[in-house]
Amino acid sequence: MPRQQRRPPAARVEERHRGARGQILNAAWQLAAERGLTGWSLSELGAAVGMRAPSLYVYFASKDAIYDELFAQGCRDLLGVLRQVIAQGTTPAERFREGSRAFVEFAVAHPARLQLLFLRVIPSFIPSEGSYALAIEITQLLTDNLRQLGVTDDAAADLWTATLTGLATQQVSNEPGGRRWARLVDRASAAFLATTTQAHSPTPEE
Amino acid sequence: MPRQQRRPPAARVEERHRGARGQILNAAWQLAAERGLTGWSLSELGAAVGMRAPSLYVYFASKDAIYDELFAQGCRDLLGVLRQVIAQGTTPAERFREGSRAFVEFAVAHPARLQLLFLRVIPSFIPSEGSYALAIEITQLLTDNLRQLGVTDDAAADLWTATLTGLATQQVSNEPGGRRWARLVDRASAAFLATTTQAHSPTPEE
DNA sequence: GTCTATAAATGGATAGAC
DNA sequence: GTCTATCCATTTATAGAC
Repeated sequence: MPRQQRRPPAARVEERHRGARGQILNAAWQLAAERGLTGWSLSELGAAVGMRAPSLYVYFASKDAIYDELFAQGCRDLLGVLRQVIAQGTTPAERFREGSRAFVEFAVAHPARLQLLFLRVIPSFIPSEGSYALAIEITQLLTDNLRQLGVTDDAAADLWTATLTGLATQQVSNEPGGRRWARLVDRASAAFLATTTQAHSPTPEE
Repeated sequence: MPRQQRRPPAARVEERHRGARGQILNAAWQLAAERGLTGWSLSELGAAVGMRAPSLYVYFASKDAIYDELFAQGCRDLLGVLRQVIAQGTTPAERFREGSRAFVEFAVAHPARLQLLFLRVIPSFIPSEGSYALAIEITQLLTDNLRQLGVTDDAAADLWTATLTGLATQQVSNEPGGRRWARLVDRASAAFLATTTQAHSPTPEE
C-alpha cells in the first residue's frame, strides 16, 4: 500500500486551487475593464496576482481557456442579477421593465462583459459548449419573461435583445461612463410593450 | 537651377501613390472580412498586395493610420449608400424606412465596417478628428431624416441608432450570414414610427 | 519605391530545476 | 506550485543598400 499520510488532503488542495483560479479571473476582469478585453497579456495577468506567466498554466490550459471561464462567469453573473430582479417584480410588466433595466445597467457597468458575451470581439475565441449554454439561458430568461406578457413571438424577443444590446453598446462605445443611451431603456421598454402587446396590426415581413 | 527634366511629373507620382494606397486598403478590407478586424498583420497585408511589410510604411505611418483610413473610407461608403437611398425615397416615411434598411444591410454585409465604425473593438485605436467627423455625419443624416418626419427629439434619434446597430450586431455576432435579426428592420421601423410620431404620451424618464 | 536585414519588443507556451 | 530559462513565432517599425 503506498504511503500517503503526509500528503495534504485532496479536498484541501482542490480548494486552494479553486481559490487561485478565482483570483486570476478577478484580476483578468480588472485588466479587461482597464485596458479592454484584449488589451492585456498573460505576463501582465500573472503580475497582477503575484505570479509569473508560466505559473498560470497550472490553473488554465491556455489564454482562450481563461476567456472561456470569464465568459461562463459573466453569464452566471448576469443570470444571477436578472433572476434576482425578476423575482422581485410583482407583475409581468414590472418584471419585464426591471429586467430590461438591469440588463442595460449590467452591460454599461461592465463593458468587457458585454463585449465578451454579446459581441464577437476576439477572432480566435469561441465559447465552449457548456459556456454557450449559459448564454442561451440569458436569452431564454428574456423570452420566458416576454411569454408571461403574452408575447409569444420569437421575432419580438429577438428585436428586444437587439434593442437592449444596442443601447448598451452605443453607450459604451460612444460615451463611456455617461447615461445618454442607458437612460432610454424605460422609454424603449414602454414603446416595445405598446406596439407588441396591444392591438397589434401585424406588420408584414419583407 | 536644379535639373529636373528626367524626374517624372509630381502629379504622376502622386497618382501612383494614391493607387497603391487604395490597393492596400482594399486588401485590408478583405483580410478584415476573412479573419476579423484585428486578425491580420502588416506582413500579411503586404503579402496580399505583393509587398513586404516594411514597404507599407511608404504609404502609411503606422497600422493605426491604416485603421484610421479604413474608418474614414467606411464612413464615406456608408454615407454614399445612405444618401443614394434617401434621395430615391419620395416621402419622409419612405426615406426613413429605406434608409434604416440600407443601414442594417450595409452593416450585415460588412461586419468589419460595423465593428470599426460603431463598436470599440481595437483598444489602441482612436479615430482622428477628421475621420470621426465623418462618423458624426452619419448620425446627423439619420437625425435630419427623423426631423423631416416631425421627430425633433434627440433621445428618439439615439434610440433609433441603438436599435439599428443592435440588430446588425446581434445578426453578425450570433448568426453570421443569416437573416434572423436583419429581417426585423422593417418591423422595427414601423413600431418606432408608430410610437414616436403618433399621439405620444411622453414616457417619464427615470 | 522596394528590398534585405534587423531592431526591439512581445506574444503564448513548454521544459525542467527546485 | 512556482520559478528561471528558453523556444519559437510574430509583432510593429527603422536603417540603409539597390
